[in-house]
Amino acid sequence: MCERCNYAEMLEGHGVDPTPLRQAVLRSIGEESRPLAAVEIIAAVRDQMSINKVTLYRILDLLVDRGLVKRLSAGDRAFRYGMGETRHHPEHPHFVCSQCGVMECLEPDLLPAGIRKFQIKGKRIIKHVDVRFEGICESCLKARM
Amino acid sequence: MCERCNYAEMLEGHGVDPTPLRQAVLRSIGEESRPLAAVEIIAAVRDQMSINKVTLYRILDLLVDRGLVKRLSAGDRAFRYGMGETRHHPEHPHFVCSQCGVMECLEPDLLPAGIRKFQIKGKRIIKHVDVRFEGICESCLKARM
DNA sequence: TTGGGCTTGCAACTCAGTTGCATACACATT
DNA sequence: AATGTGTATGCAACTGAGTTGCAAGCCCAA
Repeated sequence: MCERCNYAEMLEGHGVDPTPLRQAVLRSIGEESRPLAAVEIIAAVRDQMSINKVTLYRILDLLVDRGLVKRLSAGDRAFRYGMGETRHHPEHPHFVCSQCGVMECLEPDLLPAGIRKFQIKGKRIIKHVDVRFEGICESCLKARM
Repeated sequence: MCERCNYAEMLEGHGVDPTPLRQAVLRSIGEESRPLAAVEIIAAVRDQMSINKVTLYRILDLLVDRGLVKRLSAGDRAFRYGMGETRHHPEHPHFVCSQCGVMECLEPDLLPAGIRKFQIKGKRIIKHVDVRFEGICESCLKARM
């Protein structure tokens, strides 16, 4: 997402030892404009260094736990991992192509106004809201013609 | 959801042969106020008759395909299955408890006004929008005290 | 009664992620 | 240098949810 991010600094700022693998995982996620599945992250990291899938999942757990990364559900059985919220990356809804399964980020203003102002509703506590649009992505549309 | 539903009729109305297992699956889903995971449906059906899990998944695929049932993602790795939209069951958002994982249906008016009026945005076609609230459910809240 | 099509069952498989345990490396203490 | 403690990583095996391949049972038509 942002070329100028210093991933080592981000990790340290969240109390995480910036090992090469953790930097590579966070960079792979941060340099993409869309949330990635674990299999895509592992492929991206392996372009540069070797990593075991268990290590990847443990790094992802850690980053999600620290809020650096967000675990997103795409409506299929594999989670997607995208950058957590910061000044440069405000909350936004996502789009999932029901044909090819790709997940894309949408503009934050597509989040219906006021949707963040949910309160205790009845006797539940509501903490987050997740808005996911589904349809056909641009490249699948092109491929149909 | 509704005691007065005639599940055999609903199946026939959607061009599906109303076998005992299909009726039992649809009834299990229809009589609950919240969407169920496959493991809960299989348990409910097995209170009355024997069913194999492959058969259950095939029936669920069929019912989802015919629009009688909606496949919902709860943010974990197991889908939930709830009744499809009808006059009695209008579209509504869902709530997922991040502690116990239960999924509940929320009031339709919690769907932000106008969220259904999404259009072709950029070069994508958007067909559906899925709104999922997350937090702590009533019974988990009680258990904390 | 033969054949085709639908429904169900069983075993084995897939896929994404997890667990248990071992190894490796870093840094501190003796 | 030797030892210990903690964290990071790897490998093999496992889990849970769902899928595939194939066979058996059943019904109705020709």
